Amino acid sequence: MVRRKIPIKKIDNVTARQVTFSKRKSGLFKKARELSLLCDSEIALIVFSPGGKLFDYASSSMQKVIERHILWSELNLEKLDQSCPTEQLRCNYADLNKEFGDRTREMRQLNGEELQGLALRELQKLEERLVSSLNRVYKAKVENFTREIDILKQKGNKIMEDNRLMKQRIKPRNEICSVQRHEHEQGRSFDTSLTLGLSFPAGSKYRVSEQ
Amino acid sequence: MVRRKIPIKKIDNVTARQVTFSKRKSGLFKKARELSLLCDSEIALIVFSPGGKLFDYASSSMQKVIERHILWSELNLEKLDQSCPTEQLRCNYADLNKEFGDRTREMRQLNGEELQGLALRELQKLEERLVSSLNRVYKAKVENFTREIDILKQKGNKIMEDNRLMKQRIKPRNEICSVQRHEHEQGRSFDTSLTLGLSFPAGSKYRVSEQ
DNA sequence: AACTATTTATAAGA
DNA sequence: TTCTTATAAATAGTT
Repeated sequence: MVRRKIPIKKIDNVTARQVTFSKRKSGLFKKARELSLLCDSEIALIVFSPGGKLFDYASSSMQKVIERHILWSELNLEKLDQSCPTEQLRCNYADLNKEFGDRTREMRQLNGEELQGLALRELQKLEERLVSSLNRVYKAKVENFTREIDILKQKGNKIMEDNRLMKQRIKPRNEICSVQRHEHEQGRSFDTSLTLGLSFPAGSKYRVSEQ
Repeated sequence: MVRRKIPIKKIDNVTARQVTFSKRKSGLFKKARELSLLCDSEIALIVFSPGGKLFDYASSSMQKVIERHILWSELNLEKLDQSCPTEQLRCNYADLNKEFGDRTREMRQLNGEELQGLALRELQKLEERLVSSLNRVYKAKVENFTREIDILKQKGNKIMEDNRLMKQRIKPRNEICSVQRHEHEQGRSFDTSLTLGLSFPAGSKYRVSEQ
C-alpha cells in the first residue's frame, strides 16, 4: 500500500512478515478504538501473532462482548433446529466416557506391579494423557452448557414474540395493560444484560507443563 | 481523516454516526482480513452497531479463536484477582504443578534406581492432588454455567408470566388468540423439557480408580 | 525506529 | 444508500 503496492497474500520473508504484522496490528487496533469511540459501538478484537502471542482489545470487556456474541450468533440456533441435540449430546458424552474408561484401564495396568520398571518419563506421559482426556470431557461439557443456553434463548425469544403479538392485540383498545410495566425492566430483547461466566476451562497438559 | 479532520469522540448527529459506522466498519474488517492473510495470524473481530446488530469476522472460526483467547488470557491473568474462588483454585493448581516439577527435577538429579519406587509413589500422590485440583477448577466453572442457566430460566419465567396475564385479558372476550397454538409446543413452564447432560464428568483420581 | 513516497481510507457533499 | 473527491491516515520499502 505504499512505496509499492503489495498483493494480499502471505508474506514469505519472515522478517518482513513480522515487521508488517507489527505495523498493521497497530493500525488495526487504532481503527477499532476509533470506531468504538466515534460510533459508540461495542467492539472486541483478538489477534494472535504468527508466533502465537496474544493481542486483544475490547471496548467494554472481552467477556461481555464474547457473551453478547454467543447470544446473538444465529448459527448455533440454526444448527440446533436441524438435528436432535439431546441424542447428539448423549452420543458425544458416551464416546468421551468410553475413551475415559479406556484410559483408566491403561492407568490401572500401569498402577500394578509392572510399574516398578517404568521410567519417570512414562508416568509423566500418562499424566499428560489423563489430563488431556479430562480436558476433552470438560470441553464437551462446556459445549453442552453453551447449547443449553442457546436453547433457553430460543425459547425465550419465542415467548417474547408471543408477548409482542398479544401487546399488539391489546394496545389498539387503549387499555392500560398491566404487563407493560415490565418493558423497562426487561429491555426489548430476551438476552440483554446477561452476565454469563463462560470462561473456557484451562487444563491441557501442554499448558500445565509450561506453567 | 479527510475533507476535514474529525476529533475521535462520539459523533452526536445520528445520521452522520450511522454513515461513519458503516464506512469505518468496512475498513476495519478489510484491514483485519488483510492482516490475517498477509501475516498468517489468527484474528477475530466482533462489532456491534449502535443499533445492536452483530457483525463479525474470524480468520478460522469464532469459537476456535475465542477458546484460544480464553486459554491465553487466563494464563496471563494468573496473579490478578485473588479473591475470585476460581482464580484461587487455579493458583492452587499452579502451585501443585510447580511442586510436581520440582519433584521431577529432584528425581532426575538423584538418578538413583533404588529410589525409584518410593519416588514414584510420591509422584503418584502429587498427581492425584493435581487432578483433584483440576477437578475443583472445573466444578467451579460448571457452577457458573448452572447459575447462568438459572438466571436465564428466571428471565424466561417472568416473560411467561407476562404472557399468561395477557392471555387472561384476551380470553374473556372469546377471541381466537393467534398465539395459543404455541402452548403445546412450549409446554407450561419455561424450563420443562430441557435435557441437560449435567452429570459431572468422572475426573477425580478417586473416581478414576473406581471405574 | 525514522523517514517518505505512495496507496488507502474516509468526511463531506451530491 | 451509493458515488465522488479532496484530504488525512496508513504503510512498504528504505536508511
